[in-house]
Amino acid sequence: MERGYDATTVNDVAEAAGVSAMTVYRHFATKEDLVLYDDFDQQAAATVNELRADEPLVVRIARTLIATYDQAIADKEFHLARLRLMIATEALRARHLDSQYATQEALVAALTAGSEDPASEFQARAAASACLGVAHIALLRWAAEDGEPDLRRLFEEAFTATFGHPL
Amino acid sequence: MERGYDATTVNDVAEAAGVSAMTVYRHFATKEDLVLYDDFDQQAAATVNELRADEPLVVRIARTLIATYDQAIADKEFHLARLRLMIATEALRARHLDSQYATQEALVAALTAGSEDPASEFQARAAASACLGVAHIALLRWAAEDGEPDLRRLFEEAFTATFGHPL
DNA sequence: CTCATGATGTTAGTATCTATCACGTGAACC
DNA sequence: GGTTCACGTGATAGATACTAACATCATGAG
Repeated sequence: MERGYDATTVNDVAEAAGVSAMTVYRHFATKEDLVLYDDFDQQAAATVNELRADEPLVVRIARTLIATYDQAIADKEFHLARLRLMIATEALRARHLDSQYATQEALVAALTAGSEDPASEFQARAAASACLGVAHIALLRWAAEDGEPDLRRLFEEAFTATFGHPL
Repeated sequence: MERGYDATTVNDVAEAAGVSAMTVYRHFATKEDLVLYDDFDQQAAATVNELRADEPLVVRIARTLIATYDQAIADKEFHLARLRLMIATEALRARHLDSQYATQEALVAALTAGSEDPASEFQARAAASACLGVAHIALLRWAAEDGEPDLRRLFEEAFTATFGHPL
């Protein structure tokens, strides 16, 4: 937060942690993982199947993401700082988007468990991708406004505007 | 395509091109740009305002993306190979998603030009993000099936499943 | 107490990317 | 026709992320 991501070397991190750089790489595959590690995708996958299955896919996925975000941002200041870092740093932004891809796949796997229908898997993937896109926009706005608005309301506003019906 | 992205060094590329590695870096900011360069975002931004404005945002954006893809994949074999490389390589995947982010911003800028309303900008951003997510899924499926299905039909199927109404 | 196992350190190396200075070619201008 | 200037290119040195291989140390089981 003080010096920015690029200006902080892995050696700096290792020194601050009192270990060698090699030890850092043993615990984190890449420098980006130092910032980006979370178990968001596992949480989301665990949540999505607890919901009633009689609502549209996008609604179920959206509810899942809201619930998961609510848990994730319990430590608000930390997650705000992390988001700011991610937004400001190209490498982190790109990797974060790729981790959203992992979340998407976890959601799809949970939603289509047991079924082998490629068409429904395709549709679940599209719905998850769209919802994650909307959720991402809400998160960015939340960070841009310093965490002041209610994240859930931002998400609902974005969802309603995109899908044409309330969540 | 022969050796994979990671196994091909910038020096290899420079040698094949008959120039020094330094010259490669003068023309492409990063190794990823050697693969990912395109003017997709500019094309999309130029197209989105040619459409009638009386349809929902997501429909206008979706039509824009379809039109832009149709142009972009004119050289089908090339774009298939490029997509396969992008899907298989984590660094390329991540960067490509970040470039989608650039496309999204270009779309939002074109759609909200002149207006200064932060709420409508927020909604345009959400709609663009959702549509790009859906489009990305269609593209991945298209590549997975070796470009055999019609990309437009894949996109329409994903769109209809996600938004609950046909394009 | 011994020893095996796992975590850590050291060293050497590769690859991406940057900064800096030098060189050569071609075009504009006198 | 000659000079100069801009620009593309090259060579070198260097920072940093990451990997591989081997050495070392601590901890806990037997």
